[in-house]
Amino acid sequence: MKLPREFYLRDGLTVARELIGKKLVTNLPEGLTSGLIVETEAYMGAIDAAAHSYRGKTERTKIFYGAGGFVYVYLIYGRNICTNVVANVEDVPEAVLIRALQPVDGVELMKRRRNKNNLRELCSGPGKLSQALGITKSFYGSDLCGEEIFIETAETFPIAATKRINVDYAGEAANYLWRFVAAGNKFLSAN
DNA sequence: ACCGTGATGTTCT
DNA sequence: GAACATCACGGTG
Repeated sequence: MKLPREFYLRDGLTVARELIGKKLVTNLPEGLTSGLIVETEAYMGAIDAAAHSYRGKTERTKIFYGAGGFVYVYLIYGRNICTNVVANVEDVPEAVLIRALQPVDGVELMKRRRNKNNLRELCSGPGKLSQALGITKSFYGSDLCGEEIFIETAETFPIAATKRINVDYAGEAANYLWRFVAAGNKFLSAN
């Protein structure tokens, strides 16, 4: 079952935790690809020095301020796309970074897009999974309640919370346990 | 297996 | 002009 709008309208930490075990799907002209979400991070707007929305609304972050259930993508280090799910209601700028997937559908297409054969190298990082699912900058603002990209109910995994990855610049916020993982899953970007 | 480093293009100051 | 929610590759052990 495809997740309804209401799923995304809750606070970012709840959405980040509950996305673990759900299935992220893209259905593009090239084919359908999907994977189970096994790693997420919550970014919590005004109270979170690590969040892009911490310093207010800009051209890049305006989608954060809309209603939940839309896609926020951005280019990082000039090479990689990161895929995020906007959470909470309008004017509460929270989002969830999808950091790793366990590949399910369209594995051959993912291998082609990634130019890798090892299953573990397809979706074990935010840039990797974006490439594997064919997610580009043009997905900025896409509706997760549409047909091109969406999330479905799938499995239930035991969940662990850890510090977020690569947010050392954020001071105290770097210590918050706002990364959620499917405990022990072998497709994580890191343990 | 682990570690160090360079690539590369937006965004924001 | 610096910083950046990363990745791939080459070195070493």
